Amino acid sequence: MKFALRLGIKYKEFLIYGMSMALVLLLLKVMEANFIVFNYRLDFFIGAIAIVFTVLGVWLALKLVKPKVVTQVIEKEVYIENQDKIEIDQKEIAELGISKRELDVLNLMAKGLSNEEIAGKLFISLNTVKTHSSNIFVKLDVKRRTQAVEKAKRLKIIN
Amino acid sequence: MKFALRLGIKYKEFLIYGMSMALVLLLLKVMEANFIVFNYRLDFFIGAIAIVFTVLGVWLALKLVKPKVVTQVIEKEVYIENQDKIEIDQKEIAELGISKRELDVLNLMAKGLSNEEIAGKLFISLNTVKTHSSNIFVKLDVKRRTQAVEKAKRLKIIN
DNA sequence: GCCAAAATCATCCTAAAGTATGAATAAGAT
DNA sequence: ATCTTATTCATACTTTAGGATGATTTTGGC
Repeated sequence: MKFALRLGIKYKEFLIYGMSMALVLLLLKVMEANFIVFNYRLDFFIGAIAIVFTVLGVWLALKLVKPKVVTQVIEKEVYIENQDKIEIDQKEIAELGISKRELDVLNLMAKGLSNEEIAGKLFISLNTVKTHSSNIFVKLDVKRRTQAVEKAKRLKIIN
Repeated sequence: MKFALRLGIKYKEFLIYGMSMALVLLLLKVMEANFIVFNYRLDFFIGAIAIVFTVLGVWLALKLVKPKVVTQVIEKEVYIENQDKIEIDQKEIAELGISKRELDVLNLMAKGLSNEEIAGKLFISLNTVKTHSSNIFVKLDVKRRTQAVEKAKRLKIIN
């Protein structure tokens, strides 16, 4: 487990530290001037100084230490429900040499329309639809309309 | 942004701190005994003590304080394209009254198999497949296998 | 304007799909 | 044990799909 522990430059904290130190030293001067210091053992005075500055040091350290940043990447699974919006593979269409009209027929085929219904929708004869569908089967290398639809969806030619 | 800032109990660090403090006070005693201290200004001595214990305090704090942990949660959206794994709507199947065998036929139908091929795969006769498919069409309220496949996929009966 | 590809349509034929009906058997539930 | 439902199969028939072939008409690019 790695963690970065760097000292940041925080002027405010240093300022407070400096002022505290000055205050303590000033206090010392006042005590010295009034001969208060030597009413007690020097040991205790030194000890007090040590404790105060230890506390100050601890405080300073806590203020200055930058927090360890743990980046936790949570993978949120988002299922795509829009099957309608699958992008159509134009390259594949071009490679297979499927024409616009054939694509029209293929799309209506995928919706479950009969050749006669397709003919009605596209204003062409049943024979023409048969010709188109036959060509589609050859180009898709399938034998039936159901296979054609299945393969076309798999190849993202239709949606 | 929450972060935990707790003091851990680390005896080794406290021991080192205590020993350092004892050493400094011992040094002080020795200097005091030899009248070294007062050869210099008390100010400088006190300043030195302050600096030493500040450093000790900082060191102690860094050792004792568990690093502030900032947990940064980044949600990464992972898109899943698995159309195969669309859950099948068992309720719909039950509501439509589609039997297991009919579902078998429907699934193979969706793969583009002919009735004869389905019969071969399921080890039943062509006539049986026709009976099943006819029943499927009635239950799905469609007229052709292509429509059946289209509607079945839409209703998530098959995938 | 010409040419190739795309789109259109027709005819004939076969294969597959779908309908209707009846019936036997297996499996599960009450 | 009985009754219903699912599964199986058959036969006869109709409709639709698909294959093969040929031909005409648009249409877009050079």
